Amino acid sequence: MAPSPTGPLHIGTARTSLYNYLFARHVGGTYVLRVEDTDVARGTPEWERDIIDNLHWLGISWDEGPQVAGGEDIGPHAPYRQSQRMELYAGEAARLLESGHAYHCWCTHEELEAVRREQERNHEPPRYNGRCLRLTDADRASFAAEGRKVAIRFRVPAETIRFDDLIRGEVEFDNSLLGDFVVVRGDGMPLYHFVVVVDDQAMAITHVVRGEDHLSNTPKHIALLRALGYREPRFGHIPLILNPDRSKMSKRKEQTAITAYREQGYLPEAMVNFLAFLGWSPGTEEEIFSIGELAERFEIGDVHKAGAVFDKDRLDYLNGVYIRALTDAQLALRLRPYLPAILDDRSLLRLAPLLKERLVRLADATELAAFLTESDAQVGAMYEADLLVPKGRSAAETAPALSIARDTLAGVTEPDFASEELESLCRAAADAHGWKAGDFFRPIRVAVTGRTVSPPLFGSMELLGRERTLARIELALARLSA
RNA sequence: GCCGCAUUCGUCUAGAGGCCUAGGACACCGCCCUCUCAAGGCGGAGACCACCGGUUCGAAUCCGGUAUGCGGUACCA
Repeated sequence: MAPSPTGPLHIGTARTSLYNYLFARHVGGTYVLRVEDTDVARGTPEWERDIIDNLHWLGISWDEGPQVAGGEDIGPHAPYRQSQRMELYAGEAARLLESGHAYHCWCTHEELEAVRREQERNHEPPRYNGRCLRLTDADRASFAAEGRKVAIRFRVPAETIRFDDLIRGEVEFDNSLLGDFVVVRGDGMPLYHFVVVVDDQAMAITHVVRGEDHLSNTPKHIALLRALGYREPRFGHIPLILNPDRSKMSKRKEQTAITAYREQGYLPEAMVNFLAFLGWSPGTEEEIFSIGELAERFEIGDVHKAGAVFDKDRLDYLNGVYIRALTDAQLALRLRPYLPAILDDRSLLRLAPLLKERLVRLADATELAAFLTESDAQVGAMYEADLLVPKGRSAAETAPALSIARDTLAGVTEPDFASEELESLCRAAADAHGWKAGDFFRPIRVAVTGRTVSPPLFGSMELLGRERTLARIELALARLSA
């Protein structure tokens, strides 16, 4: 896998990494991570950190490459950052030049732009016109005297390139349709199509699994690698992840940074399961898999050929499944970052089972548990008095019911102020006064949590404690009679 | 424009000539359960397998063409 640190880890890159990982693990191969940081204008070390950290977070590990952002490269082919391999590229570019497979190009951006416009006007394919291929020594000398920067262009052989894609099967391209492309920029910086081929050879890469957007680039890579006398790896192109309108997934239309999902409390296990099934399926009706189980089952040849729309509803569903599968202790631990520090570990452990079935994302816990740390006054200010009144009842009926509830609860002293005890007493009270339990509980819920939707009432009251519970009901009573 | 890839319920997919009057999951709708919300259970609706033609006794599955979508076509990756 060879991400470019020009942005945070993208959903699509994450899935490509996952497929690479699953493929390598499944066949017992070596998984290499290489950082493609040749785009100095856009790349930054912070993005590299984001990519590596989030790959680790997903549970994806690699055998060679930088294991930690900014850390040491591990593996027999180090370094694994392209910015540190410049001598290699320079040497290989020189070889290309010597063998006549490449030539110097003195064209300026303006000249290139003019040619392109001309071609567009004549409805010709926009490609390099080969001017610098036919330069005289005098031309070269005068360009040099002008102080022009010189780029290196690969001379693309006019031939048909055929390869057997791991996912798509036989694919064929006519390279005579390609223009000669630049391999080293005027400022000496080697370009993607070139370095990727040089590094694949240097790092003994046998299988290249990448996004479908590279399918059309592959004939360039093959031409280049043949000119350099390299052995040809197998290529596999996985389909793109799409926006709901079926265009290539972009941050304009969808949240694409893995970090963003991580922050909202999607579990890495759910993310991996979800991503794996975006374009692949084990062919059975099972759908919950750990990353290890996926590696066992994953066949690169079974990857679907068409693009897949990112279906957030399904991710949400899967995340819920994974959250519910957590033990209370595990959930409490994962909930820590989303809840106020004043809630101690013991409270979290007691809170976990109340929230477990209600969480789509861990971050949802913040709102669901807010009533625990809000002040009594804050909670009291959250609702209008009529919110206390159940449907079909009046405020005049609700006030006495709530005061019965208050008296009932007040009768329980602290060590016994626990969920089951409270529930049975309240149910009995409701019954005794001719109220349906649900209606009777409504004003209590609103009084105690400030909301009509809350975690289970009696567990909530237990966590809140006797004093605060009663204070809040008292407040509600005052609101009702006002 | 040119080149390439793709096309099964709204979405992710199963399907590799008869097992398909096309299966599952998410989402949606209804019912049940129920202290709210969820979760769970049961059920429903939803795909003329893009279209046209061919091969075959028989095609979602094989072959052509068309359409549509996407990708590539940079001194970005």
